[in-house]
Amino acid sequence: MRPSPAVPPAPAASSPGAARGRTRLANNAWEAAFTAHSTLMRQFAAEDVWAGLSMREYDVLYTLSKCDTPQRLGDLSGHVLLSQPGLSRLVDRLVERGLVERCVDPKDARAANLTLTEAGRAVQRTVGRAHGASVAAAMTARLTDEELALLETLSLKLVSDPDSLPEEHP
Amino acid sequence: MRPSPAVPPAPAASSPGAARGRTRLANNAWEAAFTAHSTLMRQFAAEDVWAGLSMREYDVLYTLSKCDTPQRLGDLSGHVLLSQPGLSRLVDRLVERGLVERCVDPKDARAANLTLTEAGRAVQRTVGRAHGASVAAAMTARLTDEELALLETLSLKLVSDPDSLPEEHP
DNA sequence: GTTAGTTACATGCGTACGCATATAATCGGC
DNA sequence: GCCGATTATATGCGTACGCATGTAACTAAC
Repeated sequence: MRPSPAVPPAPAASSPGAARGRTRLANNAWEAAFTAHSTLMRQFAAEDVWAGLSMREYDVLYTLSKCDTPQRLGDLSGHVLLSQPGLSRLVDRLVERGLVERCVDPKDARAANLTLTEAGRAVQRTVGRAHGASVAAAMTARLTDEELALLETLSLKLVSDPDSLPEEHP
Repeated sequence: MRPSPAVPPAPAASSPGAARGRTRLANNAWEAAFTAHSTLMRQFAAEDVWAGLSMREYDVLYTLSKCDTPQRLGDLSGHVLLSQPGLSRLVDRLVERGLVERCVDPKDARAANLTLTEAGRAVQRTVGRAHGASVAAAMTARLTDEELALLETLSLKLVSDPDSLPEEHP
């Protein structure tokens, strides 16, 4: 569903003629992927594993947990679907809860340099294990190993970065 | 990425032993799909095609445009990633903007029965065409026809409904 | 060294959202 | 036909978000 395809039945005319089907193919794929994402997100959000965190907040903890070096706000903003001010305040809340620390970078006093506290790391691990189990249950219930691997490959390829977007007709 | 996998390196022990890899496979697939979704959503949201609508608002217009019969709030709520009160107020805004009409159902006076106005249908078509073009551009730039079809198939299968969730070990 | 320009983050303000709850209509049993 | 239970939607309230803008720190040209 949703912010998805929406190319109506197509007025038939215009364009190379054969590209029509390709456009529909792309939109159908996006709508299906979008719907799947929505459905799973709703399902995961309903799980009682979040320890009072929103999924976005957990997302930040998870991202930090994967980085061994301190991250700046700007680094995280590329990974989280949230505006810069939104992310700034989200981190505020995590700091207030004692899950994240804001350290000052001696090289650049415009600050940031975020690190998980021990408590933050513990919470991430706990929530991560439970959420990971939910994810695995949902995904393996319907897809085979080959399909899972294929989905990963397609998803990675879909947002790979071959110098931004290639031309329409190179 | 994000509200995604997070199953850490795995403590090795426990479980059938072979299911470990399957769990990781599932979590990797989800994380990749999640990241792709995030990236594309950000990209689509940045496009200047929304005519002052949020993507969720467009989503509702799109969903309504696909239904020939009037829809109730409850029908829509299954399709949009939004709480029932949130959807109620979102529809309020669309009604205020003259894009949607709330008619009373003679069979059930608890109301709803939402329809697109002519203006609403026009806006949906305009936005839909432009958004659909963006979607097609982004998707076809990186995936072949076969891959697009495959992605659609996998996405549909991922949320197919074989009587809810099967057992862990049937 | 001073200053224009840029980068990194924070804050004010209005809006949208989720949760809990209220209201209103239909349904079932009697 | 009346009353509790259920369904469908709306509202109060507190929180989170995005946009525009502010503030502080770094960079560079002179």
